[in-house]
This record gives sequence, C-alpha cells and structure tokens, in this order.
Amino acid sequence: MAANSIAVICGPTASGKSSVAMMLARAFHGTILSADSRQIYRRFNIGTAKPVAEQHEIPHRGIDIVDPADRYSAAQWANDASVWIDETHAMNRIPIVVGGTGLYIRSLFEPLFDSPELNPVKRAKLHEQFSTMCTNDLRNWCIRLDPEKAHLGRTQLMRAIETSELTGQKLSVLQKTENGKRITENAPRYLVLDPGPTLANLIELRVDQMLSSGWEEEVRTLIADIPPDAPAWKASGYRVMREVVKGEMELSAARARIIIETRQYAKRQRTWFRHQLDGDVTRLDPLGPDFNAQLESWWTES
RNA sequence: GGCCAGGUAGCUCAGUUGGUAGAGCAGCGGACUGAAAAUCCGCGUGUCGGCGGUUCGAUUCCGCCCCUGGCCA
Repeated sequence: MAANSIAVICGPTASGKSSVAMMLARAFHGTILSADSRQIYRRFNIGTAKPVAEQHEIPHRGIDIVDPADRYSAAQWANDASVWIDETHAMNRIPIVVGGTGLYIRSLFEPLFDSPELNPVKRAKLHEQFSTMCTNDLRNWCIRLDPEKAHLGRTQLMRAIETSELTGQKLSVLQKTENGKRITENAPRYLVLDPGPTLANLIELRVDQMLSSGWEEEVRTLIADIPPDAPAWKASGYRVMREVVKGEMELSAARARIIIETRQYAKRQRTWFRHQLDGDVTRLDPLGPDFNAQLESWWTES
C-alpha cells in the first residue's frame, strides 16, 4: 500500500470489518475513516456498534460528528472525508475507510453530481404536500416529470419531483451531465468482507452483546431529550428498543425483532455491494482459513 | 377413559357447498447520485396429519388411527 493511497474495507453489518481495519491500522500506521451513516450521531453508541474503546488506540474520523436531530448526507460525508484523507496523509498515516454505508464510500470515488440549490421555502411547501400523498401518487407525479426515476422508492421519488419542480430540469439528466469533481485521483480498491451464512449467527451474537451492555438504559436516556422523529432514531433496533422502554413490548419479542431487522439490513447491504461497486473489488471471507494471508496480499498489491 | 376444538407454506392462519389451495410474517432476488441502518420493486408445489371407504375425481364427505390443546371424570 503506497503512502498516498486509501484502503477501503466494506461489507455487511457484523461482518468483522472493524476489527480487520484495526489490525491493519495497528500494523501499518493507519487512521480509520468511518463510512457509517449511524455512527456519525453523538450519543447513539451501543445500538450502532460504535467503536468507542478503539478510538483510544487508533485515531478515528467520522464518528460523533452530528447531533441526533440533525440531517446529514452522502455529499456532506464525501466532502468531510476528503478533508480527513488530506489530514491523514499529511500526518504520514494511511487512511483506512471502513463501513457499511456503500453510498458514502462510493461517493468518494464516483462523485455525486453538483446539485443546484433548491429554494428552501418552496421546498418546504412541496414537502408539506408530499406528506399528504401516498407513494403511488408520488410515483405518478414522477412519471410525468422524470420517468427514468419513477421506479425508485418514496424518498427518491420526492427528490426527483422537487428537483424538477424547483429547477425545471430532470434529476436524471442533471446526474448524467453534471459530473461533480473527483475527490481523489486514486483508483478505488475495495475489499468486501463477508463471512457468508455464518453472518446470521454473528448478528444474533452481537444483538445479545448490545442488550447485555446496557442498550436499554442508553435508549432510556436518549428518549428523555431527543425528539422522536430525529434522524438518528432510524438506526435499526432503536425504534423497537424505544417501545421496550415505554413498556409497549416485551424484551424477548424486541430481541427477535431486532435480529430480523438487522439481518434484513445486511441483506440489502449485500445486494448493494454485489452490484454497485465499480472498479477493483476483492471479496474475502474474514473467517476463512487463509484470511490473514489473503488480507496481506491484498494490502501489499499495488 | 369420555366429550369438544384443532392438525393446510419455515411460522400464524384463511379457504375449497367435491374439480389438488392463498394471505400476513419470515426467507430469497432486485433497484439505488445530497434522508442510504433510508426508501422501494419482484418471487408462493405445499405428501392440505396417516390409512382405508364412497366417487369419474377427496385437502373437502364417511370410518378408523395418530398427534396437540381445552373441558369433564
């Protein structure tokens, strides 16, 4: 790994990517850049599997950078990450990007388009209207304005509609023509970690660890002063734990539900990492017999 | 031991007045450009508990048996 390069380690939740990143950071003087859309939030620690103790040993960036009620974005992350990368290189360390938020990671190497400013007042008005509409109505609206985007989900439909309504241009066209600037000249080299079917067991194990290390107490204190619609609550398991704290759900039922939610999240991540990464992608099983050797040869290549 | 209610998809259950069956959840596959742990789309053959009987045809009707739950002894 050359001094000015960037290592990228990704994979589904609970795949062990953090501990692999820690190993590399220890051995090769690395700084860990967390590409995780939930670990950015302060105070949401246990349920997001935030590396709290690890930060004392190895420098981390991208953790605890946003208040729970604030909205963050892939674009902001890409901008912030480019600064962290420069700082890391300046300190003669190797940036190790690690995370499960694929869109964040990809936006580093395949930049998001330059989004036009949308008038905030008009935008708020539009969103007020969206909230009264069902997804199907939004879809029909999108078919008229930007049919290429109409097969996507509710959030993406709203984005396409607001772009067309407020700029008069199709989002699908803007994305093709207006390529944002490339943050790094280095070609991406992705390491995707996935232990295969064992992942289900690892997820179950990790949920139990979270529960036994005080997740419920954490949620009890968060619930006291964080608005229920704050973006940070969208981390999987937190809504269910909120019901437990409020006495609306048995802990055993919550545990089962959280395991299912987490498995479903991991599945979505796998689909994403299977199809959305472009470039030099290496896939390894972190529990495989030759993993250490494979990891080393991946690292020393190029 | 007697009576009653059940036994249908991995789970919870619907249904077929006799023409071999379908929902929710789970699971699987997919999409994804400033909310991404988000937001969406697609996918249902299963000895219809077992063995006989009636019937052109039984998951459905009849008989016996097995299993589960409840009530009564």
